[in-house]
Order: sequence, then C-alpha cells, then structure tokens
Amino acid sequence: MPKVETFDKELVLKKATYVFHNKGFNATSMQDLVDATALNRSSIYNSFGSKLDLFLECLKSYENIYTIKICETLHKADNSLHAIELLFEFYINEIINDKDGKGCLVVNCASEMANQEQSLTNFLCSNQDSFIELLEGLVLKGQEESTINLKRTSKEYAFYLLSSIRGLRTTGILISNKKDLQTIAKTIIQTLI
Amino acid sequence: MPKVETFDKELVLKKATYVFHNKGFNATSMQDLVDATALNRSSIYNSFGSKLDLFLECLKSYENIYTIKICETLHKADNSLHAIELLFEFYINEIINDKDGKGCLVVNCASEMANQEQSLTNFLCSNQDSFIELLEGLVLKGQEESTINLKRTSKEYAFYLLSSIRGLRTTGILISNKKDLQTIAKTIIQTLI
DNA sequence: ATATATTTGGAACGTTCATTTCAAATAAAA
DNA sequence: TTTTATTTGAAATGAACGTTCCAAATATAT
Repeated sequence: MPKVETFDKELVLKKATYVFHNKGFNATSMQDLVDATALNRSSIYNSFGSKLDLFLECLKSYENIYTIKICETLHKADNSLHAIELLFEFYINEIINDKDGKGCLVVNCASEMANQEQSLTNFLCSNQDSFIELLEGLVLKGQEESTINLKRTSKEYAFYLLSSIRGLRTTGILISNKKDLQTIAKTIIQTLI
Repeated sequence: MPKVETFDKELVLKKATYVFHNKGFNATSMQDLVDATALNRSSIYNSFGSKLDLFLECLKSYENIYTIKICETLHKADNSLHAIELLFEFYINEIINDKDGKGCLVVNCASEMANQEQSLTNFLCSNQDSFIELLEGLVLKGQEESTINLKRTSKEYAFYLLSSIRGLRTTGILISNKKDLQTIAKTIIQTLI
C-alpha cells in the first residue's frame, strides 16, 4: 500500500558518517546533514529519529565497515603475530589516506561525548569489548603457536594493544608521516616478540 | 585613571577550563561560561575576545599547569627510566581522579577540532613538539646512563611514548580500573628496558 | 571633589539550532 | 481506478547560539 523509502540507506549513512566524522557530532548541524545526504529534513527525521539517533546509526555502520575490513586484513596473515603486524599496517594506511586528519570516528566520539551521553557510552563500551575479545583471541593464538611471548597474559596484551592502537590513531591526526608511524608500530609490536 | 579588572584571571581560567574540559568546545555555550565564571558576558568578551580566544587561553593555562606538575613529578626520580615510570604513574592518577571521565583536554581538543581550526592545530603542534622534546631528552639521558636500551633512537622512543601516553589517556575515558591501567603502563615501559 | 578610562550589567542583536507541522506527492494494494 | 499508508517538500516553531551595544557603576589620577 504505502509509498516506499526510495533512497539507499547504506549510502545515506555513509554520507552522514562522513560529515559527523569530519566535523564531530556537536559541530555538525542538521542542515549539514540535509546538504550531504540530499534528503529532506522530514525524511531524515522520519527514517532515523533524531540527530543523535542518526549519529548512533552512523557509528554502527562505521563499526560494521571496519569489522569487515579488519577481518579481511587478518585473513591474509600467516600467523597471529603477522596478523597483528598487518592490523597496524592497516591502521597506518587508514591514517595516511585520511587526508582531512579526521582521526577515528569512534575514538573521537569517546573524546567528545563519552561522559555526556549514556547511549554513546554504551556503544563505546560494547565496541571496546568486541575489540578486546578479538585482540585477546589473536594474542592467545599467537602465544599457542609461539610467535608471541608469554610475559603477559593474552588479556593484558589485548588491553595494551587496544590502548596502543588508540594512541596511534590519535597521534595520526597531527603526524601523518608514514615512516614515523611505522616506527611507532614496530616499537609497539616489539614487546610481543 | 581606569577602573581595574577586579576578578582573579587565573581562577576564572580554571573555571572556564573545567567547563570546556567537561563538555568540549562545541557543546560549551557562552551561557555555561557565564554561569561557571560568575562573570558578565561583556567582561568575558572584554577580557578574552571570543569564545575561541578564551578556549585557547584555557588550553595554554592547562598546558602550563601540567608542565609544572610533570616537572615536579620528574624531579622525584632517581634516573630517567624511573622518571618515565613516575610519569606514567602520574597520568594514571590523573585518570583515576578524573571522576567525570573527561580525558585529557588537549587530546580531546585534537579529536574534536584539529582539522577544523588552524589556531588550534598550531597550539597542538607546538604542544606536541615540546612534549616530544621533553621525552627525547629523558630517553637520551636514560640511554646514556644505561637504564634504557639502545634498540631505537631517543627520538623514536619519544614518539612511541607520546603515542602510548595519548592511548592511555584515551583508554582511561572508558577504563578507570587502576590495575588495568598499571598493567598497560608496565607493558609500554617494558620495551625500553 | 572632579575628571576619566574602564569595567560592568542587562538587554538586544541577528543567526542558527534541532525539531515539528501539514498539505502535496507518491506508489503499492484493493 | 480508487483507496491508503507513507514519504516528501517547504515553511514555521521556539529556543539557544555567539556577539554587540550602551548606559550605569566604579576606581584611579588629577
């Protein structure tokens, strides 16, 4: 019976995500989103609810896209240590290709709003938990196959890697020299060997 | 001849800094600053210029306060490695005592606005340069006194530490468990020994 | 005491904000 | 073809935004 949603939701989310990523949540206006998505105000509100709701959907979409990219990256590895090396290489390329110096949407979101909006904190915590889980599994496998040392538990190394990756992402906002970033990454990984 | 500025500029900056730190630049309104400082709108504009100007002054004030705190911390150390350990301990305590989960004002500022406002980028770069200089000197001294290894140059380790500290600060927004943070710090420092 | 440069208080500025409203357009189902 | 649920466009909402303005208050220097 009804007229059906005509726009490509994935594409709209991608465009909205770019704006949020570039300007941050608070500096992004509804007008910015209308301009970027070429959707009408009403359509945005109809389809997504509020600005915050849309932002949350963008975060989830961003998370999904990255999860896929990361899985693809990890599959190319011979062993777990190599996988972690590829993971850092992946992030360095993300930084290099980020010409606007936007940083990571999720990390930025934590900086800007983690202590202000519970719904975001919930997202960020669950995002963190899944990432820790991924890293812990990776390290554990590396320790089993003896490519990663046993000086610390897999969980401890997972936290270390999480923190290090966030640091690299943040540092990449101001430093986008590939050599410098690679040296940092090598130094981070050195600990595991 | 003139009536003279009556308020305590240092104190006003401290109060304004707290608001900016807690809510971020864009989410902070001029009304918030009026309320927090108990100054009149006109007085703020008269004394500081614009919201952005005031923010920049807050950043500088924040930077100065931290520079002093860090210098005091480093002075307590027996050697350079110990100094770095104390530095991490200092940051961990900052995180623990930050009950609102605000994170670091400077790191947050980079996330929120580094790619939007040149005046901030300038500040952030010069802030980064001084910090790199401090860390490099520390590592160099540690290498001379053989408390830090020579696997990498002092400059390389300085970048590594910079990135690691930022990571720790960002991670501390969501994780404020002291044990976890200490383990991360130990793992970071391990590389230098 | 008077003059003077500056700071204040409070209202007002025009703009932009997120969101709502509602009639017109639309496309599937009957 | 008519009905119907939904999406759309455009304008309007009131509140909040950063900033400005100006008269009144004030503290120093004369």
